Amino acid sequence: MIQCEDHEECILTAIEMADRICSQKQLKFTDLRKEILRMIWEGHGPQKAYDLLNKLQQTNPSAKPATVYRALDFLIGNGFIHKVASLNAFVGCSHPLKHQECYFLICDDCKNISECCDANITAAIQTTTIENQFVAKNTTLEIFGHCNECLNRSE
Amino acid sequence: MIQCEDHEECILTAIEMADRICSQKQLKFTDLRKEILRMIWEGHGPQKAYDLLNKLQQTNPSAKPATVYRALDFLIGNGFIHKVASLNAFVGCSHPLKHQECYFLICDDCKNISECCDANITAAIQTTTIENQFVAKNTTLEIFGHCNECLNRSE
DNA sequence: TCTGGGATGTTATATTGTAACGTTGTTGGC
DNA sequence: GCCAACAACGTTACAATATAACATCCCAGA
Repeated sequence: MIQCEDHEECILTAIEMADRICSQKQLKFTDLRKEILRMIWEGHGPQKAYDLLNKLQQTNPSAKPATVYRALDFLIGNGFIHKVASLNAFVGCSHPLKHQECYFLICDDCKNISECCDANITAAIQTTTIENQFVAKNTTLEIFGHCNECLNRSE
Repeated sequence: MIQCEDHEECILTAIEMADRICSQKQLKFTDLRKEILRMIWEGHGPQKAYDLLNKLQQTNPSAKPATVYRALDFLIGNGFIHKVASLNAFVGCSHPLKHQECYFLICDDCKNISECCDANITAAIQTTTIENQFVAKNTTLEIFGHCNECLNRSE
């Protein structure tokens, strides 16, 4: 999860941002979509689709896989969340307006995930794609390892 | 798939290399594992586990999912193939001895995949992980877009 | 020869994701 | 206001991907 001082605050900020962007783009930020986005932000780490479904069914017993996946599609398509392909899991995006070229640092120990949007990496990737005469549309970069907290704890 | 002049040759090279490495490391490069590796190299692009299973069942009707997944685990663990997480598919690695930090360019049109081991990207990633006090163990970088051939073809 | 461990066989099931079609609800043009 | 069109959602069914658990086989080394 993205580091934050007050996570309640940070969930609210993310939802308000999504709300504002949807208004501007005339997208329908329905209760269902908002609920799924909230649940993703509430989890401290990447959330699995069927875990989200289970939670959703607590308030909406008739929810089905398609219910969740459709909301996820919407949220991904509009930049509010990312899919972490290596984990088959979903994580909130903290800057949906600059949502391209977000990279992830994922701790194998605590499962925390931090988004890192790094211009140097973006530049290096661009150089390489140009050398290879390749036009990049979408990039998945997931770096697994150990975060500082876990390294300190295990010492 | 990795670009090559003569693909038969390139399959053989890959298998011989795996054979040699297994001998050196005292690993058992069984017929089954060799067969799966060959099938992955024979496909011109990322191969799906259940497609491999279907092919395998043509010569080995009793093969089961576990048969394939266990061979894949061996091949991944020893650097002979990569899993392309975004596609749930598997692709041969053309330099198993320098198997870390391999990146992929994947064409959305022709599905061809090329391995690109780029020191600049590796360096940029390393700089970022150090800045973030993160110790990277494993990196997945999958760049989707359009290859030069497909761009030329569509003009 | 025995035996321990790795490889494989086998059965069952868990997990992840989508197709297809029906229903509801909202919105914009008349 | 009415209604046509379309997006969102409900529902059923199933496809695709992956693993657990336990049995059996086979070979290398004591």
